[in-house]
Amino acid sequence: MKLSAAKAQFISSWGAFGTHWGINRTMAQIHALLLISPDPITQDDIMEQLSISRGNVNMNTRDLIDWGLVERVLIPGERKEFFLAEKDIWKVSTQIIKERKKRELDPMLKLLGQLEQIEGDKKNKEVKQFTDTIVGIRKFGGQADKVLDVMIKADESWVLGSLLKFFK
Amino acid sequence: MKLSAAKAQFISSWGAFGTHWGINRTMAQIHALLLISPDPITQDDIMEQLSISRGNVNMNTRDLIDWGLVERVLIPGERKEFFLAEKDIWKVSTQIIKERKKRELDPMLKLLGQLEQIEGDKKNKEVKQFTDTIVGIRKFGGQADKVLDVMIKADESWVLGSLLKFFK
DNA sequence: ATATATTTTCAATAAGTTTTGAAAATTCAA
DNA sequence: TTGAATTTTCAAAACTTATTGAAAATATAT
Repeated sequence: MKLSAAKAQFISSWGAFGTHWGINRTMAQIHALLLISPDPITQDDIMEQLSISRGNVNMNTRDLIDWGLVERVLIPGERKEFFLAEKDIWKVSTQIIKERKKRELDPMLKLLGQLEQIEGDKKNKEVKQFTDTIVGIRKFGGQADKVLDVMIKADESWVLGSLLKFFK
Repeated sequence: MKLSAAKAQFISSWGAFGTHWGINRTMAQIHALLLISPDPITQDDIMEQLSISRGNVNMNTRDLIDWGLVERVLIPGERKEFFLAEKDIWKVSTQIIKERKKRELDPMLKLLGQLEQIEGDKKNKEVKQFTDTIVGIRKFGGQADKVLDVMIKADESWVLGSLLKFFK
């Protein structure tokens, strides 16, 4: 397979993959393009390579920066801004985990904590099932939270190595 | 907080949470409703409690069944079909992990394997970055794959207990 | 068999999300 | 400053996905 075909395939699949994870297709495609670009590239490069509008590139690169996956770089003598992606996949993953934990898991756990105390007879079947479900999810989420925190702080080789040894 | 308010809050939040994970809002809301229902409930119960159409309920309950999260139950003497959700959150999670692995991770790893061998000069910067990126993602994904496999097969108390001890 | 209850399907429609592109804002060199 | 280059914004349009509801299919009781 030629590089150009492989690139197109990767960008397209990574975009489709992203949509299953609550990330919009274009943001994932721009990320894919940046991941395989050895040097920083400009808005115009992205527009051209993905055939999308300037506004779209601007909006999605900003989101990638908010997620901590991409940075703006200034190249001396160049007027335009350049974009560069973090290439270390372990760092990319922990960054995504960190952000999603903050945006999704933490608020959910907070809510579940509030829903745990409800008025009413604890012997009532409805009340009991509701409380049991909420407590179950909260406990599970709390444990996931701890595991993710350790992963975020840990170094790749340590965590993956240990986990694999542990699970073997 | 009253049970009715807490239920509404949980269903609504669980629906919003689902959308961040590639699950549609209504499917997640039906799942939430079933999780807190002590006994099996009918299509009509779901329609009424969530104010949605019959077709919508039918489509989404079918998806929940495909995902292995909900089952149809027949109640002797009753004409209608009833739906019942798996209540054990550990089982729910491993079931979801199993399905998503099958639907998303496995195909992605297969594709990455194919993209690894491309024609061209390995000293070329573009070729090198492309290959490095693909190999990096594939290795990472492969390890995640192994860890998930073990989790899926493992027994709840054993894994969670051990993990917590391990990470404490 | 027939009538009735129930579930399923799917085309049309509604709702939600993403993209565009042109105008406004900003940056920077001369 | 001024003006050209560049980036940002955002309302409108395009596209995508979810929902409805009524007709068709299926199941069950008499």
